[in-house]
Amino acid sequence: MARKPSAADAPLRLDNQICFAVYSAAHAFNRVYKPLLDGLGLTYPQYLVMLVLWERDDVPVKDIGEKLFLDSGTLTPLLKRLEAAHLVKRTRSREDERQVLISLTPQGYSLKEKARAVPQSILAASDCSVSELVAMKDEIVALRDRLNAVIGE
Amino acid sequence: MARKPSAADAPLRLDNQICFAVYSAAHAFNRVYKPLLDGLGLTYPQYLVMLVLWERDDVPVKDIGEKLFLDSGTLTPLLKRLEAAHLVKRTRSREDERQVLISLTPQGYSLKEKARAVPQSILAASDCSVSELVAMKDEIVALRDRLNAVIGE
DNA sequence: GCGTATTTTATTGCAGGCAATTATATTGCA
DNA sequence: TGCAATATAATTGCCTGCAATAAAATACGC
Repeated sequence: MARKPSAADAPLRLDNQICFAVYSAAHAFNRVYKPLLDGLGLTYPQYLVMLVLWERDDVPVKDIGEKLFLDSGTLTPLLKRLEAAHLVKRTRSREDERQVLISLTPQGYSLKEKARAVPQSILAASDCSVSELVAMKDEIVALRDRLNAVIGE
Repeated sequence: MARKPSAADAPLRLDNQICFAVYSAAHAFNRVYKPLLDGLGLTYPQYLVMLVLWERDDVPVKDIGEKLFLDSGTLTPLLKRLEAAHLVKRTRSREDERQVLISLTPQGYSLKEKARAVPQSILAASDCSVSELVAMKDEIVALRDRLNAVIGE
């Protein structure tokens, strides 16, 4: 039995799963980003952290984690690598000694200029209009937020 | 400078990046799947491999890799873990000794029945109509394929 | 003000991902 | 046939992710 494709199996077929679409698209993005980010000396998650810091400097680890949906188990070693690369500084907050504030070094800040070329390369690789991408992004974010809402239950 | 939000910075803003939407949605999916897959004794990538095998058994590692966009560096240890869990068997092909064929054990095959509950739980968590999900999935797959096409250049 | 609960970060251990390399088998071509 | 090119897995090393736990600081309740 179960030799021929059966309608009952449709929900389990790989190509019918939106999760796999998202999973494989994330890896495809990563592969497109890699050569671009190699030029900046960053991995993709490190690039995300830099994006956060370029928007607002001197941020506690927790805030970065909330924006990126990552915890300290991921961020602590990643931030130490960024510090070793002289892109950020990690300093205990004086008001609240539990917090570690992440701030950009001059090199970290100036890397922003080099990074400006990245989004346009990605746009080109997407081979798609900006408005379509924005619409997709909004849909995916909405789905993500609904999924995250379920987790918190 | 660059204290106030600037229009020139828009392309670098985290919330404007579709890649981050996809990246964070993938992690959200993973977190929703985790408790469901714990009951099957699988991780999410292991579940993907099982989906492939439930569609077609006795598959070389390379074919699994092509379907999932993963290489042997990821699959070899993963498949060894599935073998240790008695869900698959790994055997060298006799026609072509380079290939390792992956086949389901009876336990691996029967796990499919338990897995049928998973997609409907995911659908519920997505809180979204099937037709909307299918439309999104198709868009994301199309984007993924365009990105992968660029990589091959 | 004291002791407990909570918050924040760090650490450990395990499972992906992937680049680079290696080992072995097969193919193809002179 | 013999040798180089190619194909397939496996291995190594590094960087995520995340659960579980620990450690330290702060907040809270009495």
